[in-house]
Amino acid sequence: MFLSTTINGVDAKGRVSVPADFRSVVRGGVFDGIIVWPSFDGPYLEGGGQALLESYQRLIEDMDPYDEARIAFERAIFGAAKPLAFDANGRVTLPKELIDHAGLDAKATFVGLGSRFELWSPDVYAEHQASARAFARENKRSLRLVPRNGGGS
Amino acid sequence: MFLSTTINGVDAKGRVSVPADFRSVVRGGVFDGIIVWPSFDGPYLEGGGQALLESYQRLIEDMDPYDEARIAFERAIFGAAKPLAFDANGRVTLPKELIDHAGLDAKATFVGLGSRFELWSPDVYAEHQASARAFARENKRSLRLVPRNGGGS
DNA sequence: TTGTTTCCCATCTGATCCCATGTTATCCCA
DNA sequence: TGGGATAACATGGGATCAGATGGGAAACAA
Repeated sequence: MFLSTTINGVDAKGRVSVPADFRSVVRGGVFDGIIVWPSFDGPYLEGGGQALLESYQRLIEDMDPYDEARIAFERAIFGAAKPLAFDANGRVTLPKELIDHAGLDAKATFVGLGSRFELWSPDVYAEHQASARAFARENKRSLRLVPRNGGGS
Repeated sequence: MFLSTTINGVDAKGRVSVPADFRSVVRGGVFDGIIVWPSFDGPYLEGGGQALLESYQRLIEDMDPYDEARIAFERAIFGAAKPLAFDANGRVTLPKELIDHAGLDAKATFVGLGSRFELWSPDVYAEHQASARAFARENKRSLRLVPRNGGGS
């Protein structure tokens, strides 16, 4: 499970250390690294291990082949996703287009969200985090109101 | 079950002994430790074992993937949750941001709440207890109505 | 060649591990 | 039932190690 928030440095080469906790989540798969793509919902990146992408693929395969939404998701996620391999020290090199999308400068914020994580510019994230906490506080009851409908699916 | 209230010391390194009763609750899982995050509802911390977080994850996964409330909860809980492993003596090290959020100094109050627990600064907790008792006294008539509305689960 | 990317090594900081010690609760036996 | 022995728990400090980071050399592409 990806948990917690970590701010790590991005050097001049675009390298950033992936938090050790996150590395241990994806370790063991065939691809030793993470897969990252620009969010279509805001100026941040989304990422996860290969298993996450495979679960997305299963979801999308259930949609009609020429469903507009399916094509849009395929392009937005698979088309833009970059596999980033770890180097010997657990770092990855972020391509320029990802750095630009998230507006990253010298620092990057990793946000663990359970099955996936996000990558933000630290100051941009600070704003969003404050509003997320406020929203969660105002809607805290709704977390209880969603008791399982039957578990699966 | 997390039960009872315990005050333990927080040393200069941010280490605090987790009450032995609490340790035995989470022992046996894959992760030998507790997971703690800042409450978005006040100056205290919430915590539990990995099983608690997984139950939260199941609740959240029943919401729509891009539901605003879902993302807010994910960021407010998973994004802020820190896995804290026990050392050989049953202590965990609290990161600075958690210490700051709860205003912890030399002591911390563990409050067992069944499936989860809370961590307070002892004096803040005493104050909170006092005002909670006062509130209950002033509203004792309406307390009867609460079970009808919110008693669910 | 020139610029870019990948790989490797060095360093520093902070977290984790380990050992020692005090204190309290529990157990056992007189 | 009381007192002493013992074990469990809580705490403090120092040493060790892993993680994060910076720079440079080598491989590669243009």
